[in-house]
Amino acid sequence: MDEKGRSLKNNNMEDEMDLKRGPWTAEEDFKLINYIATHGEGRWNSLSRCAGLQRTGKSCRLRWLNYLRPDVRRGNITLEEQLLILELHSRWGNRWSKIAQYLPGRTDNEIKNYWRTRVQKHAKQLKCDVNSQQFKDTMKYLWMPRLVERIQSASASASASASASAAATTTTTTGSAATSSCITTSNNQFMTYDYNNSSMGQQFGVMSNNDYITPENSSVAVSPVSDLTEYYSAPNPNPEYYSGQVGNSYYPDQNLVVGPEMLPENYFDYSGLLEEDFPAMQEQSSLNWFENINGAASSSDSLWNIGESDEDFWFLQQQQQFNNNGNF
DNA sequence: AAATGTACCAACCGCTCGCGC
DNA sequence: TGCGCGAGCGGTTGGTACATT
Repeated sequence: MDEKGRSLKNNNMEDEMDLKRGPWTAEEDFKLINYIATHGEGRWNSLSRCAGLQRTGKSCRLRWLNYLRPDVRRGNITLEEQLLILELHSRWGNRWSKIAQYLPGRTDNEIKNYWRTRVQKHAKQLKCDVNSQQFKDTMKYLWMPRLVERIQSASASASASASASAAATTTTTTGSAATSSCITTSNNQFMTYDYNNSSMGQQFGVMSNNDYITPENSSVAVSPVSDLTEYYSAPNPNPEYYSGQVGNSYYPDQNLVVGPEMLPENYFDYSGLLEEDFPAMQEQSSLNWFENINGAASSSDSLWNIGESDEDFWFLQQQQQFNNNGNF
């Protein structure tokens, strides 16, 4: 039996059972949350049965990973996240889960949706294929530098009003040979963007306290950061959840709103689970650099809201010129 | 106010991979 | 070695909210 045959067999087995589909109810969510809080995740098919859910294991897994997990991050994709998605996608393509590993709290589904609804839409507007070299160049030489500028300006205005507690330091060097930027956060994370080489990921990583970038090992100037551990926000990348902003769920079919106060007491208690149950969180916590920048760069400020100001009009002109000539 | 279009996103589907037997 | 199964990934769909005409 080939892979397709096996798959069909599995699906037929699922079809034979009287399994529920469609939107989840509050009751189902509670069952799933309660069960996982007690027993942990994994073995989704048996989990579904044991939890008394008339759902496929797949459905339970998806519901948990994409919606119910406490570290799921909601809200708009920030400028920093957009930049990271563009960069990582240019490197890995549609490897959504891999990209999601570098965006704490974001799911592969969310990133995929973002890409399809926003990025592909703009490729369509530019009348070019999202995988074409033209579109890739447009991203590389126009949108990504533009994003960096906006992150910087947002960061600068924020640090002006809260200089002492500034969580991110942005330094830009401009020279005849290279123009690059470095967004440095106070939790040892840094991200650089080289306008000429268009390479952010190559220099994206975690710094130790003594591991400052020097002129010898980088063309990018980086400000040393004092007491880098002070603002470290790991392990939970989603503080909003604990403050109750994210825990509210609406079930339209029941006209019911569920807040975090209605969740089981041990919803956030993973004491019964092993650390390796959350490898992604472990890794992501060390890459949680943009959490601190978010205070500076508004999440509602989108790259795609171009065309609303004189500056954006200039940007569109440049973009049109690029599209016509293929260069600047 | 109603009709239509658009954007968003949760959920599903098909497929593949990896592991244990 | 091949099979069965659980798990995960990427593509797609359908429902809903919001915007526009």
